[in-house]
Amino acid sequence: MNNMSPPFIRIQDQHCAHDKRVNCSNCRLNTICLPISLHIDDIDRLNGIIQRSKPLQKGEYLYRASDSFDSVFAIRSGAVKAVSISDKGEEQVTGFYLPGEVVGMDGLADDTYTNSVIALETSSICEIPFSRLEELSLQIPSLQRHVFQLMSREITQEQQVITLLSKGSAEARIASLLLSISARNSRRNLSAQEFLLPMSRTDIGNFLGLTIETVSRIFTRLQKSGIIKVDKKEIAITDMDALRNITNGSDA
Amino acid sequence: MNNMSPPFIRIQDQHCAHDKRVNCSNCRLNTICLPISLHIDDIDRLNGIIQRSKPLQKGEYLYRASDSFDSVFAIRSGAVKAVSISDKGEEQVTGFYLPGEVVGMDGLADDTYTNSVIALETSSICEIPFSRLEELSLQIPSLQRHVFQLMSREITQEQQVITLLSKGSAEARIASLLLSISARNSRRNLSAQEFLLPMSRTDIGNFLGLTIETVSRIFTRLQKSGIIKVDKKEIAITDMDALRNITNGSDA
DNA sequence: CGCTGAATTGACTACCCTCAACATGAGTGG
DNA sequence: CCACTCATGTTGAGGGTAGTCAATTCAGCG
Repeated sequence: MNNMSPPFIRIQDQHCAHDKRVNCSNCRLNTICLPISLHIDDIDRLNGIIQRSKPLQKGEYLYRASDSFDSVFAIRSGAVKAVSISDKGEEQVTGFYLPGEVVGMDGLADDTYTNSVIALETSSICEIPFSRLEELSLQIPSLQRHVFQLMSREITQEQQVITLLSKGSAEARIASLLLSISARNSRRNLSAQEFLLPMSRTDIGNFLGLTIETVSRIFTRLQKSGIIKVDKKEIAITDMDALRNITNGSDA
Repeated sequence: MNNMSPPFIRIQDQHCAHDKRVNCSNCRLNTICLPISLHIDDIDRLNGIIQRSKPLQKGEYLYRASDSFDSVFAIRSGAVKAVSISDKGEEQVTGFYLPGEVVGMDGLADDTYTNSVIALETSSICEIPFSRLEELSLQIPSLQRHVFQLMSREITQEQQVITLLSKGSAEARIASLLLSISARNSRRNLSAQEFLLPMSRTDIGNFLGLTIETVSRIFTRLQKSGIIKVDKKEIAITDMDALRNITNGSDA
């Protein structure tokens, strides 16, 4: 327990997640990531199977659809998008994954990834070989449960997206996405009001089933209403309640 | 093992899945349901934890959102829909579940169901207490994997729905739903061409993000094009390829 | 400096929603 | 047996939201 006042702390020891010496025990994200509420010993065992490689640059693939499934991946820093390719050859963004979140569980069903995952910015990733995770889950009941819960959470979140796409107006879709990112930021003790969007307008539109023109128009409209401030990828939510009202349908 | 050649077999012993003596070993669905590819002994152990209760009547709830999570459920006969209630109070159908499929995994994330599940017609259900399933999964590695895969499949299927809602026209949405039901029927060795829709137009529209008027119009339009025949809930697909083309975008 | 890709803004269009009338069938009670 | 209601589904007319097409701006970069 000597992590209090160590003699020399370089900035990257605190902030740069690319450091190979990072492990689950000292990771800032261990309260929201896979290790959540595991015992210390079990965290070490989990840490033992995790592989950390050099960071992904923007645009690089973490894996591709139809690659054989080996691992799930925890985002340590940066951000990625998951995209699936339709029969028609069109890309569909199926989700964005931020630090502390786990991606790759789509591959388990048929031992083949159904999505490709692409870095939206320079991103450090923890690779978790799934066969090892399975073995460990047999030995650590609470880990098994964590994995179940992780997948269940993915299911419920996707159901929320389905609801959004099925019922929500363009404004509601954008508002929901902003609130989602805001909430996920505050989980990491970042500002819920101000943040940088890691993804392009194209990605947002693709994910939400809107054209980029519509995305752009909605952003300016929300800004003119005084609900948010937009400057490129910088977002500042100035009226959180108004934004929430939009997601619930303006006539609520 | 005296379940071979019993002296009297009434019709419902063969067809009526409500019979309490049904078990996983003799269930017609055991090649597509949870027991898939388990060893015989393990199937018996799985069967040992499954509870079968009297069938649900149309409109009855299997469970309700915010009920505490105890079990997942395999549909043995009939059909159910899962619906979530938005903040606004509106229902959103998040999925339909047919025989051999498992519902309830949304509840695991927070130990509370996020959806309500309602019978679309008289349905027999196998209840699988999740704590028992967890224990058993620790002992039977292939079962653990099955449960992981089951949840993964739910994830990938929902991603397909997201793609559909994000990109698909009203026609494409209806076509995809019909093809999905067709494929799931043929997995159960039922006709892929002719079947009964278990759900109402309202449910279809709700699920697909369309009004019931649009659903109705699309059905008649597809019928006039000679692609399907519709009579109430009876569907006959007469041109499977044309239907597939619609899902891929008509300009493919 | 011009090039490229991303984003913004405008004008027009189309698809689907809204509102409304009508049809059909099941269940109920006279 | 028929009239009644109610739920469900079909069809039509008109309007609104978001898509399409196009021009412009801007930042990054060789």
